[in-house]
Amino acid sequence: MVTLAEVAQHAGVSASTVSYVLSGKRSISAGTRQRVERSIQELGYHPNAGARALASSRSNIIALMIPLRTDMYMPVMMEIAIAVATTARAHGYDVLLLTGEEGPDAVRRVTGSGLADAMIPMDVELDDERLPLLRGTDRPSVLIGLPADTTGLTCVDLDFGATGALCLEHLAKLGHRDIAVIGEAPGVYERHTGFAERTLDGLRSRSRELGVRLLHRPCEGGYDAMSVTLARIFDERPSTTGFVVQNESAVEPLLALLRQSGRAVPEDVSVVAICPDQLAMQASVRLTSVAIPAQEMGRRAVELLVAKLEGQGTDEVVLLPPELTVRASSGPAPATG
Amino acid sequence: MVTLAEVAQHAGVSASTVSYVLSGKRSISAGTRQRVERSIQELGYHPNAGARALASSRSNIIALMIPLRTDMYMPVMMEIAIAVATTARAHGYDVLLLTGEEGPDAVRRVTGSGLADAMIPMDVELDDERLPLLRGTDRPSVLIGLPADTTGLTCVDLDFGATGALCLEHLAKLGHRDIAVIGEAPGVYERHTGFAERTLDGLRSRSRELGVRLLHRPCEGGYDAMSVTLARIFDERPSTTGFVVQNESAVEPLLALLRQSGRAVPEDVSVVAICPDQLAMQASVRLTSVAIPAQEMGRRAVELLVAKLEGQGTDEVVLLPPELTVRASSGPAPATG
DNA sequence: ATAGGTTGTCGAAGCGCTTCGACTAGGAGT
DNA sequence: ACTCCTAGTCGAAGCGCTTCGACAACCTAT
Repeated sequence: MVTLAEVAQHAGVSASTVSYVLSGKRSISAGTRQRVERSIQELGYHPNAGARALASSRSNIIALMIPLRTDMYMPVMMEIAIAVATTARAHGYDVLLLTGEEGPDAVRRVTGSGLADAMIPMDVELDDERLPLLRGTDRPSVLIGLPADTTGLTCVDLDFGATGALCLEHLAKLGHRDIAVIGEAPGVYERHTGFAERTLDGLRSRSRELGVRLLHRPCEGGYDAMSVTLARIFDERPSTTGFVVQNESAVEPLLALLRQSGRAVPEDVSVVAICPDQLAMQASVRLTSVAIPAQEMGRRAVELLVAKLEGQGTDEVVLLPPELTVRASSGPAPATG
Repeated sequence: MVTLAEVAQHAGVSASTVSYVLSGKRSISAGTRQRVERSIQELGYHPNAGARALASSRSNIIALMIPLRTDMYMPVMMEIAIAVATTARAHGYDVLLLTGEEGPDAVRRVTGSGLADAMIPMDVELDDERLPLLRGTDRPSVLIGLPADTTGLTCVDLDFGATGALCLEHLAKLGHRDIAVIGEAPGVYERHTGFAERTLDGLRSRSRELGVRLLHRPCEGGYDAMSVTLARIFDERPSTTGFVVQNESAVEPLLALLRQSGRAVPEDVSVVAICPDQLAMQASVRLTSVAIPAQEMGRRAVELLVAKLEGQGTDEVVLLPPELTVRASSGPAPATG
């Protein structure tokens, strides 16, 4: 294992000079810099992470806390994680992967040990246990998701309120007057995950404004659950012609069951989904949808965090504006007979 | 930030004693141990990760290298990653998340800097660029996936050869004589990812033994690609009654298209999938399938790695035996008319 | 010429921990 | 009574780096 001292000796300079070449914190003459850089190359030197962390009290590591739960749609989490890792590397940081298993203790451990310089908690609940700890530490953090009280916190999320409103508007403009919302599994609402409730708020308030009737039904994924849910919806509101789906594993079942019950999409009923673009495009009917900007969320979170680590960041809530893409699953409401 | 020295002073012992209480590497009297432990509790002490890494040249971090590609099925990757993180924590290790972006340099950087004690490369290609580096370092590693040459390496993977054989056997026993294999996207085969080819080998060799005709077609996911592929298959082999699918995003399209073309599952054609159980159970027809044991793979990889780190491990290839679960998508071949 | 700045480099201290050797006390064996 | 071990503790060295203050060399403005 090559050390700084060896590089220094090889280049004929002192250790501190090599350090300054590496960090750029003091000016170094061009000649010296080149000699040092050549020595680094030739010896294949890599600074020792532990020593660096100890001396500088910066680990250059960001902790990403992902949920353990499997009822959250995994591909979105994965996409965010990859975007976080990639963006972090671009800024010279590595990413530590923490699962929800440890709970709030993970925050204590990581900040206490100096393992990570900063944190990105995902899957934030409205009244998350980690919030007091995050507020009480000097390590910066950026949440992905929105808790109830954001004072003193920096958050990134899709603007789910606007998303709900946007979906409803789209269907209302097409003439739909009875709209059903297929939501996430009941557990998601019980846990008070912010995004599900905020979507609903957006849908509801806009529906009131536009005089549209709304029926909300949480739904577990899969065919059986969807079948029951759908039957109930048509039972209760036979005039339903519009659907907003916010549950990835209910999308395909919904389409299949509509088909099966003789309702054509988009001729008889329209469907708007809130889901990753890939899923919207691979579904059996190309879905009009609002995309979950997973990559964007991961990227922005890291950028905000890096700004904070460099002392220029400030607490703010970044809500990404939703974008609705019209595809083949939505069309004018059928003429009322 | 509380330090070892402060704990020592608080407990009225020397720093080294506290260190030995923490590591258990020397015997400590019960009284002293308790006093030290109480001080640790009261002061809320967490050992500094950098200092520890520097002094012991062990970071207690495992690097997990995940692929950037999006054509691999994300949920499986995610499930593995979570299992790795959870198991690692149970053994006192943290997990560093590395993406494929850096390529082989990531291996150099991590080993060179002592950032991680060991590595788990995922999505291993048959002739992976990282292999020489892994063989040439003294940091242990466990691959998830199987390269062409495994000498000097430890690997964990599903036994895809046996998986192929098992699928074929199941359909053959049911009387199917013409079987089509819907494979991964062509890119996966071009990249020489081991698992796809090994599955095919297993299918082919068993088909020869059992006198079954096999037709293999790679397929991009989604409805359009599947539609074209399916038409070609029935065109070339109208007598096809059995399908083996190894492509998560082709599963639902296949079922829909079969339905659409008037073929009932399992009455007219049988389908066996190689995919995560969740997907098999949520599909529009509950699929007879061989599960991808993602959690098991992640867990085993970490356990092998920890054994190696403790000096008791040995190079070996662990192939998890496939398990076929019969569900509603496979049945006796229709009587030939 | 002289005071005052720059610029480039070095030496040394110290980050918080692990670990080795040394030391003390008490118990076992003779 | 005397040696020999073992268990329990301590002091000090050192892991590889960053960073501060010092200093020499040179430039610039008086």
